[in-house]
Amino acid sequence: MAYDLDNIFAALGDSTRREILIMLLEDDMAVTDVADPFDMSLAAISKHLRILSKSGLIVQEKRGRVKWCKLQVHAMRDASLWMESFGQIEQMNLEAFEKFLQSEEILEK
Amino acid sequence: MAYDLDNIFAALGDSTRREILIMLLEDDMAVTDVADPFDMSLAAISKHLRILSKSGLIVQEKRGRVKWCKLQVHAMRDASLWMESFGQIEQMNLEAFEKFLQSEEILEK
DNA sequence: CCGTCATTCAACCTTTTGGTTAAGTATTAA
DNA sequence: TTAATACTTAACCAAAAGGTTGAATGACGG
Repeated sequence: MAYDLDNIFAALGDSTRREILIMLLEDDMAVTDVADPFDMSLAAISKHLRILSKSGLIVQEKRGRVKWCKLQVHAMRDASLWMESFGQIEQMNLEAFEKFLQSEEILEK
Repeated sequence: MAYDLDNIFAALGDSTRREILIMLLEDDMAVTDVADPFDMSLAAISKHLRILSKSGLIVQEKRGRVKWCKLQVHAMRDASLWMESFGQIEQMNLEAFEKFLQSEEILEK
């Protein structure tokens, strides 16, 4: 349950993998079906799925000979949170700054 | 003026670059000052800054012999927006955010 | 049991990434 | 004018990324 932003962002930095995530938004899928729309070998897609698994963006569960891929939103939420923090910190700084200015005014007068 | 997600996410997928972004949150910085806390050559940092520039996450402006680095939040917002398309990102919870930042500090440093 | 389907593994290749050092280019200060 | 400062560029390197093909594993259907 470690925040591994390196792996999450790196995983998202490839358009094939982002497309896969969008596909999985609709429903869980078998590896073969994930690979189908791509002009790429099954082995390559298998590697992409491994990277997505390692990052925590998906989980894979084997039932029989089929390995199901399932979207996992927690990892993405961590990344999103990290990004949102930029806008947020600016706001907090501004508020603190304004309070500071107000207290300064009081002291000056 | 669409930034490309490949470059943005790839840029974010390196902890050195994320640290740089966090540093720039406080204020604009010269390249030398950005490089200072890192155990890495100036040339390496220069490359990281180039990648951040290319992704649109920062802009660099040369004044005299100093090249100033300035955070640019729009690119990150694009990436964040992509994530929100999953519909899974909840409204910002400030408590969760603070906890997250604390764990980030431990992990990043 | 045999062939097929679902998937991974292994070996290989090329390009990119992330770092190094050393030299090069401006700009400023003495 | 000369020397220091603030960078970038070039050449290099090792490792990782992203792809290939072909063989291997393991589960199902007949």
